[in-house]
Formats: sequence, C-alpha cells, structure tokens
Amino acid sequence: MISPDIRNLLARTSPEGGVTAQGWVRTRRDSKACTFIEINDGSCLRGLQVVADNSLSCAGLYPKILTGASIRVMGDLVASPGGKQAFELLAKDLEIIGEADPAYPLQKKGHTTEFLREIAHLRPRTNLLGSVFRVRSRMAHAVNTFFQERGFFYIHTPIITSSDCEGAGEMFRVTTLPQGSTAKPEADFFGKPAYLTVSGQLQGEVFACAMGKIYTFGPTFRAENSNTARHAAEFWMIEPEMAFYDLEADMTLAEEHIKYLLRVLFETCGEELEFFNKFVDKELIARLQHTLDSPFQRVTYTEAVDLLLKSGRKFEYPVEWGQNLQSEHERFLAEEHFKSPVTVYNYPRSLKPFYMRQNDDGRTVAAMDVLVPGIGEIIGGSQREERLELLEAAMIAQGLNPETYRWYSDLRRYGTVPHSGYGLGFERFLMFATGVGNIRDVIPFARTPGHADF
RNA sequence: UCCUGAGUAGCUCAGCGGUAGAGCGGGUGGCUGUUAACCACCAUGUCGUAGGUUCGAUCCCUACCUCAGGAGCCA
Repeated sequence: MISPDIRNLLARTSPEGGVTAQGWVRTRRDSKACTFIEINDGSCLRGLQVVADNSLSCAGLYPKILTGASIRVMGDLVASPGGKQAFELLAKDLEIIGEADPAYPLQKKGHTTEFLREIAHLRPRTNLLGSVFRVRSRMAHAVNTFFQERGFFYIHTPIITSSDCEGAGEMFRVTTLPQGSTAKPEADFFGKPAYLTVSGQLQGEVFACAMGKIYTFGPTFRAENSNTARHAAEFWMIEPEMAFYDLEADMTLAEEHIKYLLRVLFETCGEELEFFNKFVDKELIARLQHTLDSPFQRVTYTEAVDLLLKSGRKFEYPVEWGQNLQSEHERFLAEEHFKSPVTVYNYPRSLKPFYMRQNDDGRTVAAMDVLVPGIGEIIGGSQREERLELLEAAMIAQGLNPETYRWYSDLRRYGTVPHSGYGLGFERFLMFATGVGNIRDVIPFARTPGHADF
C-alpha cells in the first residue's frame, strides 16, 4: 500500500475522508479532550497536525508518542480550527510503528550544526538538514535539465584514474597491494599507480572533441589536508566541456548556468528558501534575487589587481601582479566592490596549469574564476590549449612528461578545435543557494581529514 | 598544516580554589483546540583525557584529544 506523503496531503484544497498518514513525531501537546501530534515525513518542510481524541481506543498509546517516534494515523483530513494550518488529520485510529527513547537527541529546540554533524544519521530529520537535502536533490536534477535542454551529453568519466589532472591537488591512492608492501606499481591491480579522480576534465575533453557539448557530474576526491568550511575530501563536481567555445562563450555559459539553477530554486524550493532566510541568513533571498537580476561583472585579472591597488584598502597579503588573489582580495571584489558575482579572467600564465590556452600577450592564459559573495570561488574554468606545440611546451615547462599525456595531446594532433570548460563545485553552489556556511552541512555524510564516519 | 578560541546534565549554556546551577528535553500532578503550549514539583552529571601545583582542582599550570573560527590549497 502506498499512502500519500504529507507534502501531498498538505496540498489538498478540500476535506477528504479515509486518509492514512505516516511519519516521525516532531512534538505532541496534550489537551483536555485530545492530544495534538505533529508528524513530519521529510517530503516537505511543514508537518501535518494530527488531532487524536482521548475517547479513541488507541488513547492509551499517547503517552508513548514521544518526539522521534514513528507512527501511522488513519482518519479524516478536515479543515482546521487552528490558525496555523488549513487542514489537519482528525484521527480515528493510530498505531506506533517505532517508539523513540526519551534520550532521542533531536529535541524541539535549537541545535547547533556542530552537534548535528555528530549525529549525521539523524540530522536529515531536522528542518534545516531536511531542507538542505530537498534543495540538493532539486538542484541536482536542474543541473541535468540545464544541460540536456541545451544539447549537452552526460558523460560518466572514470572514478579511478591513472592521470593526475595537474594542479588539482593531492590524490588518494587506489591499490590492492597489502599495507606496507614494497612491491612495484607494475605488480598492482592496474599495473601502474592508480588514484581516485580529482577531475574528469581531461576525459571530458575527449568526449567534447567527439560529441561537441558534454558535461560530467559526479564525485571528486582531494586528499588535501584542508580544514575549512569550504573543503571536503569527497565532493561532487559539475564539469561541462564544449568544442568550439572560446573563453567568452565559456563565461557566458557559466553565468547562465548559475542563473538557471537559481530560477529553479525560486520556483521549486520556496518554503525552504523562506526557512533559510529566516533562520540561516537574513539576506539570502535578496542576494540570490540580485544575482539573478544583474549581469555578472567581468574583469581581467590585471584590472582586478588595479582595482585592489586603487581601493585604498589595507590587505593582510600584498596585492601584486603575478600573485594569486587571496581570499580577502576575492571577498573584497565580490562583496564590497561589485556586491555581486564577479568573473575574473586572463590570469598570469605562471599561476595556472599547462592545459590552459595561452593568450597573445605571452604572459596570461584564458582562465576564468567566478567569485560569489560569501563563498569565494565557485567556478574555475578556461579555454583549453588546442595548439599541439604550445601544449607540449607548457607540459615540459611544468615538469610533465608529454608521453604520459599522449592520448590527451592526440586530440590536438587529429582535428584539433578550440574548446573550453569549467568546474562548478556542487556543494559550493549549495552553500551559496542555501546560505549554509559549512560544506559539511550541505553533503549527506561529509568526508574531511580524520572523518569518514557513517 | 599554521594561528586563535572552546570542551560543565540528552541539548543550549551560566558558574567557581572548598567535589555544581538555569532553560529546553524526561517523569509526576494541574490547566488547556493546542501549535517552540502554559503552571507546580522531581531526577539528572567520572565538569574532554592524563599528569602537575595545592591541605583541597571542574576552576590554576603542562601535554594530549576533540570541535569551531580564520589562513594556506582549491571546487
């Protein structure tokens, strides 16, 4: 038997008899003649109020219905005299499916996100985390519809790889050799060192140079010992790659991508957004609306450096052409100077990996980063170097062996085309979309240094 | 990995050199179509771990562990 979920019941516009509802108890309040039970099944933010009269044969169960218990209620959906809900479920009978101990950790009042991380197996039952993961699901779906509607193909690039996408960070080793083994890599499962992927980009380029416009959307792994609110060892990344796109087209797609996701967010997650705006970040909706309504600012790296130098601001790290923009610099640009997302492009060649396309000035490459207020870098991308000689020269300059990337440079050897792409950190986007300040709270089970529980 | 801060009841926190308190949650009773219900009473505990100082340490000192914020790296 499939009974309607609470989201469904709450959407009804007229009373209905003979309804069954199931869910977890959020709170129960006793009254003289009846008890009020609020149940939530995670299908939406709001719960269903159950009214159970003390004259029912099941009334003896009420004292056992504590917060956290799972129950099933049979009754009639009726107009509610109370002011806070249109309909309520007037019980004819109810049963306890599973009782909850009085020590159930989730109570009616405020819990810190730090505490909730310790009970990651229970936290999806909270308003906050439930809302985050409903949004996550809808945004994941919207990522697919955005690309599919534009003729992109979804490519599943490998999780296990033997190629290091240069510059993307430390990798997790994959091996079947026993711990402490001194056997050579040739004796290992794949006959060579293998790792968990840090990026599907190189393989994505292969498919872009065959099928035109493609995207990947899957787990990505970084073995960096990063302990910040914005880093995880396992996260999901979206990486479109487009043949015949130059950097400008790449930046335009990135902006459309973000705005499309925000439109879907407003259309499908209104209750969750209101909740985040009220309890997480009071400026969230205004900021997202502003992002949606205004064009992303575009400045070259060189212009950004000038802006920072002329700002009159004292920064902890000095601003100098040729140095990476620090977090404080990125924040100044996005949060104070432009007060909106900013795309910074044409970075110094020395700061970027070998595969980015050299500009004619000889000192910059066609790279771009999208910076958003509150998060910093949310997208990093580039036009790829399609000229074989320049690509191989860049590999050598960065100490890489071109033979290792033979298959990659073959794309330039046989029918090379200009092409571009970028990476969007899905969790970074979710932080931006929900106002939640810690990446560990937008991923179901966070993997960070020292933590792989649950 | 570096810097800073914090670990006290199931949760959120206060407190103090003389072995502990509030609110919520739980129990009991009362009231009530309630809705973070309300009122009264009751019970919460190796005060993060291990050492040290002291007549005496939850409090002061040291180390370690854990967590958070900031930084670096990046998405």
